[in-house]
Amino acid sequence: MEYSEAKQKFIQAWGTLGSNWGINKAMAQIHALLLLATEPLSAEEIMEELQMSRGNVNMNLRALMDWGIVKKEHKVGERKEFFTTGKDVWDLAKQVSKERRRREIEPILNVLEEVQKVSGDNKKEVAEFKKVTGDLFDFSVKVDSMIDKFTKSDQTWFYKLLMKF
Amino acid sequence: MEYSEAKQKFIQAWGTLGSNWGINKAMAQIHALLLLATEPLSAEEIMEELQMSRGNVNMNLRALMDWGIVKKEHKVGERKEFFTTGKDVWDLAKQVSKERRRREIEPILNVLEEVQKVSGDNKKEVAEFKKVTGDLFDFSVKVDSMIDKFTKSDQTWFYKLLMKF
DNA sequence: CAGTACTTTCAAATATTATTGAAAGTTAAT
DNA sequence: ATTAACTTTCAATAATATTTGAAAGTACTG
Repeated sequence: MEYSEAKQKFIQAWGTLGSNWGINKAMAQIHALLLLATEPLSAEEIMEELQMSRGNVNMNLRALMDWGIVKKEHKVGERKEFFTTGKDVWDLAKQVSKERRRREIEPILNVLEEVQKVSGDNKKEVAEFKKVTGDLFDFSVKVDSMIDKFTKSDQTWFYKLLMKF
Repeated sequence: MEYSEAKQKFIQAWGTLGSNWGINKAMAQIHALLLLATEPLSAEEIMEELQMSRGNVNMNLRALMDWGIVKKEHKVGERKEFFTTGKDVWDLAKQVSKERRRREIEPILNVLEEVQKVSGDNKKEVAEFKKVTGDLFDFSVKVDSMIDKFTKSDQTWFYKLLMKF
């Protein structure tokens, strides 16, 4: 397989995977491109390679920086900005987990906690409600703590985890 | 807090969480409603409670059945169909993990494996490409095997896992 | 078999989300 | 202070995804 074909295929697949996971396609594709790059890329180069508008590239680069997975760089003597992403898959997974935890698990924990305050245990529906939301809360707390451990761990942690079974 | 308010809040939140995870809002809300129900619900009742069209309820119920998390039931003497969902959070998590593994991890593994066949190791870009996609592949295989273990485990597995740290 | 009580389908309408591109903003050099 | 090189913003547009509702399909009942 030709390099250019493989590259396209990978960028495409990464974009699709991203969409499945609530990350927009352009964002995932820019990230894929940076993952493959052997040196920092400018917005211009990204526009060119992915055939995207300047605005789109700019917005998604900012989103990637918000997620903490892309960094700006400056080259000496160059005025424009260049972008890079870390190549360590473990770091990437940790960073993404950390952000999703903050953005998604925390809000649901808050809701689950709040709705537990419902009144009227005597009614069958309310009892069921408390049971279900309580179970979900307990589960979410456990997932949350697991992710927390993961994001603070090193690579070997996960290996060890797998060994255990 | 009133029961009806808490219920609304929970259904709403579950819908939002679903959207974040690539599950459409209606599907997640129907699931939430079934989670709270103390007895099987008919399509009619779901339409009524969630203010959704018949077609939408029908399609999303089918999707939930495809995911293996909602079941049809028949009441004696009743002609229409009723629906239920399991109330065990662990089973639910396992089922969802299993389906997402099949639908999402497997395809990406295939792509990563395929693009590894790129030719021309001598070039810097190709070397980088192989390294990055190879690392992603290794990582994905590990995640895959972890999920596989999870979906085959019982509740205590996760507890034990948490204890280890 | 005809009628009734339901479920399913799907093309069209609506809502949501992503993308563009041109104008406004910023910064650095002269 | 002006210009040039670049970045950011955002209203308009395009693309995508969801929802509707009415018609078609199915199957039970008498």
